[in-house]
Amino acid sequence: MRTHYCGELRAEHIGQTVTLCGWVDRRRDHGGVVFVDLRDRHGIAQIVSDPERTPESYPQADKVRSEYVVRVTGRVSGREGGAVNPRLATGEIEIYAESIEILNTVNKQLPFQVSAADGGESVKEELRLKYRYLDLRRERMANNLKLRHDVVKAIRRFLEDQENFIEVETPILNKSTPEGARDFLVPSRVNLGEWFALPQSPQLFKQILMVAGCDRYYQIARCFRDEDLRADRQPEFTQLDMEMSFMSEAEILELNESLICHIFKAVKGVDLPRPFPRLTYRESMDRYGCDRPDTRYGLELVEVSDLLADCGFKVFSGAIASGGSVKILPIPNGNDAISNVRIKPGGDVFREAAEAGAKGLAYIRVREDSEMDTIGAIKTGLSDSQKAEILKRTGAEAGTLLLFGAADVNTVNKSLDRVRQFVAKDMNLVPENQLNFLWVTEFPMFEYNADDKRLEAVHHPFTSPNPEDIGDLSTARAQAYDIVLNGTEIGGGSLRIYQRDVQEKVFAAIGLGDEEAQEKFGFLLNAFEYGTPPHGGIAYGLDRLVMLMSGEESIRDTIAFPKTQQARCLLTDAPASVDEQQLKELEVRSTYVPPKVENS
RNA sequence: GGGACUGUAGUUCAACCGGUUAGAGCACCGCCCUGUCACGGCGGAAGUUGCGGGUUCGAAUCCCGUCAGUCCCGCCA
Repeated sequence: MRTHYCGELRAEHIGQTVTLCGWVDRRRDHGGVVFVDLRDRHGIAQIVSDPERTPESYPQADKVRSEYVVRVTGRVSGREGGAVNPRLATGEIEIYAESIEILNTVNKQLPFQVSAADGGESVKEELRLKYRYLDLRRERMANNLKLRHDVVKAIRRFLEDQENFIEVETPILNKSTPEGARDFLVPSRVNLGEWFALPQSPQLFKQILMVAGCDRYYQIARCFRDEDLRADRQPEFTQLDMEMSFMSEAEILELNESLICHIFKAVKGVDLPRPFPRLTYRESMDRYGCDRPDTRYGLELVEVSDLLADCGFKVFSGAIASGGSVKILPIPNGNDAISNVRIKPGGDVFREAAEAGAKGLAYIRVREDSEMDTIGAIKTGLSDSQKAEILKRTGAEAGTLLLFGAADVNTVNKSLDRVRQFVAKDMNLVPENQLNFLWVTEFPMFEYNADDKRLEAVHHPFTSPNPEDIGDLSTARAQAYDIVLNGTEIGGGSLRIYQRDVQEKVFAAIGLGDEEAQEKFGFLLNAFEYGTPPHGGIAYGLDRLVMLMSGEESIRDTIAFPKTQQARCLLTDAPASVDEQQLKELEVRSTYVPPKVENS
């Protein structure tokens, strides 16, 4: 049907007769000569219908409109001098159309313009999602889909061809498991009254594959979690899921660095510096107040709890006395950049801290000669030696603004982390085009859930505790790691428990009784009785990784057919009601009562 | 479950403090134009101001409710 793609034609094709198929990107009619920009997945080529050279194509060239589907046959011709378009990859040539065949027309007015030539006018996302087929035709989205494909292709080449991984598909129809996110449920018709759950991840199956001697497994796996949506969260999303046997944590991190480097080299042509920096969870929380720090800029936090425990400023000493802490976010040149109004209630910097639970933001402005400009209570409450030590620890120079967080440790970290990120953006401290990967290791095994009054697994309950900490699991570090890119977690994993007795201890620590553990995970525990190799793995959020690589701000722009924040598909209008008969067959009845709409 | 923002022509936006017939760019339609590439010129059509109610002499504008989309908190092992 065609001989070439529009976008691949170059000067070397001059003289050839080619047949192209594609969409009309744009048409320029000069009353005689007509230009048609023809677009396919690979780019745009200019078609010319010239009354002197190709009069036979004029009637059709006159009829075509934007987004018509046409087939063009003609001779590739070089453009002369000023006719060359340097902004087009095919700008040195054009095709004199001997025939233009209209394969299909557009019968309605387009809801938005597909052509990238129309300037970057933003189209409402609601409209883009409803007409997703037109949206995906646009250059930006077509590029995103291609990038995603390139990433997956690079992953497969590396894991399969270089590292001996095999891809194994695991069930979508699964069993509901405790902990974790809310499950999507699927009723079983054959087993009435029983339900499948869609997988939140292939976790258990990949571990069983290790027991099965698979050695190295990966899967581009769809995962489902019935939780509320965000810019970076969809109810169904894709993981690169990996698991491997007989590898230490260090070896797993090493292999994954190679994988990431391979992806960026293959897709972006970028050589990433190795090894990636590694931070323990403890260190990350101390220095950045979060477990996925953006290290493209400084603004590291400084601990001063020990220093200010008995100072005269009650906000500080009080916070420490009740088990909390005081930390400082030093902002070089912050004195000029951030006014007092912005730090006080009503200000934007204050709001960031307040939304994380902070009551306020104490501050010190460091002036010339180490003079400190601050509120009276702090001036009089701190001794000269305390002031001197603050300057020393923060390395503050004239012009530096010191922002204080004083509360329980979590609130201090959370609020200063937010302020840190906010200020970095505000002061333009985030370098573009920099890729800062890092590993965060030694996550805690558990954290206390105050609502349920019990410990919860930070990663998941199959994560192996650090052997050194096995004596007291409640405070144990896990052999778990996250990989972070520019402040976004793109993947996480762990070494797994492969001994039944350790697994039972961990279940006990999170309050999962023997009976329930047997009922929910008996198949895994049983498998552990039959020769389980030491193993571990990792899972990457593919949508997120592609989002960062494409510069998009939502994973919806990396997914061909995403859901809205209300978890609806605007293209198909899913979800939708079903026939009564379908429910009957499943012995399912809805108890849902639609809310009464007033004023109707 | 909660907070915030948005909704006006096909589309992107405008319309001051509530005051004539709700405007503009692009798209669309018609005519003209033989080298453009965001072609150009002239003309035209196009509106339930998301929906429902209220206040008012008068509502795109103010109030209440509702729907949809987006961002965030909760939630997401």
